[in-house]
Amino acid sequence: MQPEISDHIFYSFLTGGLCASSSTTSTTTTSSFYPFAIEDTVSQEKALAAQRNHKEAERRRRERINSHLNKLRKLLSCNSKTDKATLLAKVVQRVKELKQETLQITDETLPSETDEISVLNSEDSSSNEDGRIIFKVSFCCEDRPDLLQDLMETLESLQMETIFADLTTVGGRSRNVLVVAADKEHHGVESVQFLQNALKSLLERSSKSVMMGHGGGGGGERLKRRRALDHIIMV
Amino acid sequence: MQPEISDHIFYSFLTGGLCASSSTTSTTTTSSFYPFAIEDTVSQEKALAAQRNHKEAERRRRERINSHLNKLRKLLSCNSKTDKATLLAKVVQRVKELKQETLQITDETLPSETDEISVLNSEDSSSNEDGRIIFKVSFCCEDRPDLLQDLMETLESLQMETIFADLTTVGGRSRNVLVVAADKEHHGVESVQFLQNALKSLLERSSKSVMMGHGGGGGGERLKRRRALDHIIMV
DNA sequence: TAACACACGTGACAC
DNA sequence: TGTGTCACGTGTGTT
Repeated sequence: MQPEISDHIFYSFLTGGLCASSSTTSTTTTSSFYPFAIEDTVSQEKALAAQRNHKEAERRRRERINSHLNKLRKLLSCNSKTDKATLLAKVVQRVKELKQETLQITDETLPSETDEISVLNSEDSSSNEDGRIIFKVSFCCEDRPDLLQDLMETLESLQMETIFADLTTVGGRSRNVLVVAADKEHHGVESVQFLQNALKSLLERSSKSVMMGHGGGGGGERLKRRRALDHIIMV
Repeated sequence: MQPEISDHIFYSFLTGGLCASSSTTSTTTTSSFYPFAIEDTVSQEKALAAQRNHKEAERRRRERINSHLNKLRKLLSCNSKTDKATLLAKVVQRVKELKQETLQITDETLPSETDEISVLNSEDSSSNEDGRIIFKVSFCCEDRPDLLQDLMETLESLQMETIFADLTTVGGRSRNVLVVAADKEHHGVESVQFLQNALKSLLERSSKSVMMGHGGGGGGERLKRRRALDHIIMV
């Protein structure tokens, strides 16, 4: 290792601080006592030009990378003095977040192919303080025009208040996520059963029902699902 | 420039290929003719250790950066041989895409505070070929329980078929985007007016209507909008 | 060979 | 003070 470096340095010294490629080292050591032989001058010039190109190419490469890093800084609204490493860490995090976010919207909110019902007692402790029980309701079923109305009537008959509702229907299937509140006067934890049963009958009505009237003008083939969303939020 | 490098190289040669910091250069040049004076040996060792630390710190820094870059490679499912620069370019693009995507979902689909109606003749030429005119309808208004039903009845009375619907209601306001098709037998381009008028009366009914019954159990204050979505898609 | 990309060690600067 | 970050030039491998 050391002799290589010594050679290298010696040659560098002769060429005025710029290193030639190590492959020419032998030639150089020979010619170093007969400096500026014509062939060597030519090859030195070539090598010099090569090093120069190399240097500039590397500079351009650095600039390219840094320019992209600066773009990322702007996109994440980071200070221009943010560390390269921490910047990249933030970028990784951001990409993960955004990926999951869009995935959640496109996938989790889309209805499943099979009918499903899920009623959960909300574990949010803060919502249990005000004398109400919070349930999170979620179900998938075949869509029909009066599903929403039926659902509301069902909840009303159970004396439950809809705090939040997320109803997604695509390609004839519907996914419904609701957060409902029930007075502790009328309801206990066992009301989960009431809800489940009510939803079950709702789904049964759904599966027997016909599909939305305006859906199939022409052929009978089922329309392909579109990757688009349609929302109703109630708060 | 050149003399600096020469000094640098000279010292490098003395220290066996490892460079000391330039601040010690003067000391070194003086001591180089009286090698290994005790104080200098000590300071050399210190400098050497410093350089060593520096070297390793830099190595760790590089590793940190590269590890993040590799994470990004995985997140974008890029080949491990993908260029740093092009990788970062892809990351920039991806972040932009995802940002816009979520922005579109969260903002564009959210209802505006003011009532709005927009009816456009779809410029999609392919949809005009099959003897039907395609309209893109979009409006924002105050939400009410029977808005959806009214909307459907309105479109039915106009003999228009809903190809796609995106209904978003949040915080008591509703945004509705629909793509409707009309037979050329019954409709022309001027039907845009019919649609607009029908929607106008729909909105007027909406603004006079009461808000959804189950919304305000406790205080009268308007519930803050939640950043969540609720969809109904019809195809 | 030439062009390109990468890791490395180093000097400089900041806190 | 040292500890961390950056840009640079260079050696080396790959295409």
